[in-house]
Formats: sequence, C-alpha cells, structure tokens
Amino acid sequence: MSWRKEPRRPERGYHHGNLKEALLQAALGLIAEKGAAGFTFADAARMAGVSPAAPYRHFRDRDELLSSIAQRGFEQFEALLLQAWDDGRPDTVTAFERLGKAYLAFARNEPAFYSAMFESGLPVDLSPTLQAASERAFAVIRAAAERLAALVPPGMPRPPAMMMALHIWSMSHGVASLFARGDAARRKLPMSAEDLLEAEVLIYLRGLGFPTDRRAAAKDPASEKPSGPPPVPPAGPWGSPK
Amino acid sequence: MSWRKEPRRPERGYHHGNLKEALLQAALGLIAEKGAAGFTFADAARMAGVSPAAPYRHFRDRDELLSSIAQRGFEQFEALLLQAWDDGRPDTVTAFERLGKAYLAFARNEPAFYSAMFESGLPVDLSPTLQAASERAFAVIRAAAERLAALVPPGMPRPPAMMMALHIWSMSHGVASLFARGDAARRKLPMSAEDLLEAEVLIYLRGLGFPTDRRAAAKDPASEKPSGPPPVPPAGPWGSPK
DNA sequence: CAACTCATGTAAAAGCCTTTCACATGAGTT
DNA sequence: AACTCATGTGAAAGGCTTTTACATGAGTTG
Repeated sequence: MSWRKEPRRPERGYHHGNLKEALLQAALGLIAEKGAAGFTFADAARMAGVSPAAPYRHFRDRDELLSSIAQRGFEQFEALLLQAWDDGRPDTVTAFERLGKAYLAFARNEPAFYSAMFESGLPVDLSPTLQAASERAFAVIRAAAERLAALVPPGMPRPPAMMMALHIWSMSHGVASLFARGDAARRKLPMSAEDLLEAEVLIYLRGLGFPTDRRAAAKDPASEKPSGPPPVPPAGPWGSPK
Repeated sequence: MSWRKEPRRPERGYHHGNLKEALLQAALGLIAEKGAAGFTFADAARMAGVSPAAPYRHFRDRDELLSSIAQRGFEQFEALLLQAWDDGRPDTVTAFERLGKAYLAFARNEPAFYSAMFESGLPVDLSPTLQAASERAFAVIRAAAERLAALVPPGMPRPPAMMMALHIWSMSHGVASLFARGDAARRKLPMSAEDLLEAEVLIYLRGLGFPTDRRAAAKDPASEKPSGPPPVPPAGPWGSPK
C-alpha cells in the first residue's frame, strides 16, 4: 500500500510557516508544565519540530522569548483587569474588590504567563515595550484607586491614590504568589486564596473609612440604582463579630 | 630562589577540610550576585577551589544546595522576626508593625537568602526540614496575630488570628517581592517600600478597629508604662487629611 | 518564466553545566 | 603499620545555548 502521494496533511517542508507563533505556544505550555526556570529553548524548538538553531531567527535568545511571553501576559492581564473593573460598576468599592479577585484568577488560570511576568527573574526594564505593557496593566489599578480615593469619606485620612493602588497591588500579588499558584510551590491554606484576599481588601477599605457591607455604598455616584437590595446586618466575610 | 618549602599558607591539599560550608558561602555570594536562577553548581565548586564533581559528596544535587540555603534563610528569618516582635513590646500594635518592617529588611539585606527561599522555584515540601523551618518562621507572625486578635476592640468583626497572620504575610511579601529587592527586577516607587508597607499595615489595623496613632494603644496590657509621650493629633503616615 | 534575493531552516561545532563512575588520597582508627 | 571510609579527582556522557557557514524555497522582478 503505497500512499506516498498524501500531501493533504500540512507536512511542513523546509520552512515552518509560522514558527514564531508555534514557539510562543510551545514555550507557554512548557512553562506551565515545568516552570519558567525549567523551560528550555531547545525543548520549544523540538516541540515545534525544528532544529535547535531555528528559534534564533525569531528571538535574539531565550530571554527574549520569555520577555515576549511576559509582554503578552501583561496585555492579557490588562484586558482582564479592565474587564473586572468595568469602569467602576455597579459601584466603586465592589468593582475595586473585583480587581483583586481578577489578579488572583489570572495567577491561577494563566500560571505560565504569571510565571513569565513575575517569577522568571527577568529585569522589568529589559525591553521598553515590556515595561510599557507592565505599566499599562498597573495603570488600570491606578485609575481605579483614583476613583476610590475621591470617595474616601470626609474626615478620614486620605492616602494618595497611587499609594492605594500600590497597596492593592501588593496585597493581590502577595496572596497570589504565596497561595494561588497552580504548582507545587504554593502553600497550604485553611481557606481559599480568594476568600483570604477578599477579607484583606475589605478590612483595608474599612480602614479607609468605607462601609464594607455592600448596599451601603451610599454616596457613590456610580451606584445610582432605583433601589438597593434589603439591608443585612454588618458582618465581615469571615463571620459575625463574636 | 627556591622557596618550595612554604606550607605556611593553608595550601589546601587533597582534602578541603570544610567544603560543605565553603560551598554554601560561595553559593550565597553567587546567588546574591546573579540570582537564584543564574547560580551554577560548577561555579560554586570553582570558587571553593575544587573539581566540579566534589560538591556531589555533600549535596545530592544543585537543588539540595539551594534547599539548604533556603533552610538557613528561614532560620535566620525566624530569628529576625522574633527579635522584631520582641514579645509584643512596647505594645502589641507597634510590635506588629515592626514585624512587617523586619520582613522588608530581610528581603533587602539578604537578597540571596530571600531569593533561595521565595524565588528559586523550589517546591516548599522538597524536604520536611525545609518545610518545618518555613513554618517556624511563619509561626512567629501567627503568634503575633494571635495576640493582636485578642485586642480587637469589642464590637468589631474579629477575623481568625490565622487569617490576620496571612494578611500581614501577604502584604509584606507582596511589597517585598515587587519593590524591595536589591536587583534589577524591582520596580520604581514614588516612596520607600518601608513607608508603603507601614501605611498599608496602618490602614489595615484601622480597619480592624485599632487606633492607629501610636500613644493610643490604650487597653493593651502589654503597654503598661508609667506615662505615655505627649499626644499628637491623629494623622496617617502619609500626611494629614486634606 | 527564469533569475534573484532574502527570510527562514539546518548542520556542525564550541563552550558550559550537570551528573555519574571508577579511582586516588589521606585522616582517623585499630 | 594496616585498614577503612569519607572526600576529591578525572574523564566521560548527555544537554543546552549560541554562533557560523550553508541550504532552501517563497516572493519579486524583469
């Protein structure tokens, strides 16, 4: 049975056709599987079915591939944060909390991107475009903090919006790094990372003077609804005051 | 001039005498210099003046050396935290804040240890003794949180002490990882990482119902001083309410 | 359509790292 | 003095990274 005339399958010839993309995908899979440190350039080439030297036609070196992935990661991250923030709907505080959750969700759902972005040891300023992408993602948090800062109840100390943004970033990053990663590096936790972060942000917001039970986001111009749900007694997410 | 009879200097012969320790020190230096990822077993051997195979008499492999360093790091970390906590003196809140600062100080002053402990990608449970060391360090924060929890003003929601401990840990770790590392991976900041964390912890504590201007840690049985310093107007560390 | 060109792949090789294995050394013990 | 065993050495296998010279063929051009 000689069916050597079967060029139906994309039997890649000398040229791959889309190697750059194939390498990025391969690397993404490898990083997810073995961590940013474990991933090798040669492996990615093998997985794409090319020689070990081929990738050098598309990336200066291994670091540049990693950097490309990190950059894509920041772009997706920014999109996710923007979506979570949803321009502060239904009210600023709620949306702000959603931002933290989104951070966690990203770390959990995209371990490879997260790893390349934050755990690969690449210098942030390796490439200007990488740094820019990173800053655009942070700008989303920054903008949200700006809106939140404007709502800090009168009479309360009002930290700069930038500082509030950094606070949320560090909380989210801390929880994500320590507890929300998919791999074996994460620690055991008596609760979900999401619950942990939610409580942390709620306490923080209360420290800024915000009422932390939902329907009470009264003065927030973003929550101009006809009528709110029935009030519930104030209680933190971890149970009632004992 | 034949002075070949000069065995004065510790002209190490066939046996090194203290290779294990020498390797640990060499590795520590290399990690501080080139990051946990950049450090190589062969380099450490070279630096200790032995063949590349020699280290295998003391460490199963590169990971075990890294793990040993991480373990020492956790031990020093625990000691530092204990000292910062100082059994809650002069008062629980002040001591609690000091704990966060100590976390930062460690990350900044011991980048090699910090790197091995948190950024090397080693699974926490690689060795039981490593995990135990890590848990002992965390136990310090945990114990402090326990004391703090007991002081949460009545009527305020009181999260479990464990959760408060995890909150402080994540804040400290987040700030340290993002902003307080010595190398090029850290981000620019419009303020010091210390100030950032201090403000973050203060707001958090206020969210728990603690008065956040120092001398007001009234009911704290740990602050039984003859008389406190003169009161100052309440203000956050970032300036006065505008 | 033939020739040309240039991006994209390959093969080969240098250099470094990790890890193993058989063997050497010498410190401590008997 | 003989023995033994922990500790080092040298050599080698197998990978990875990166460079260099060369091959291929897709797209362009006359």
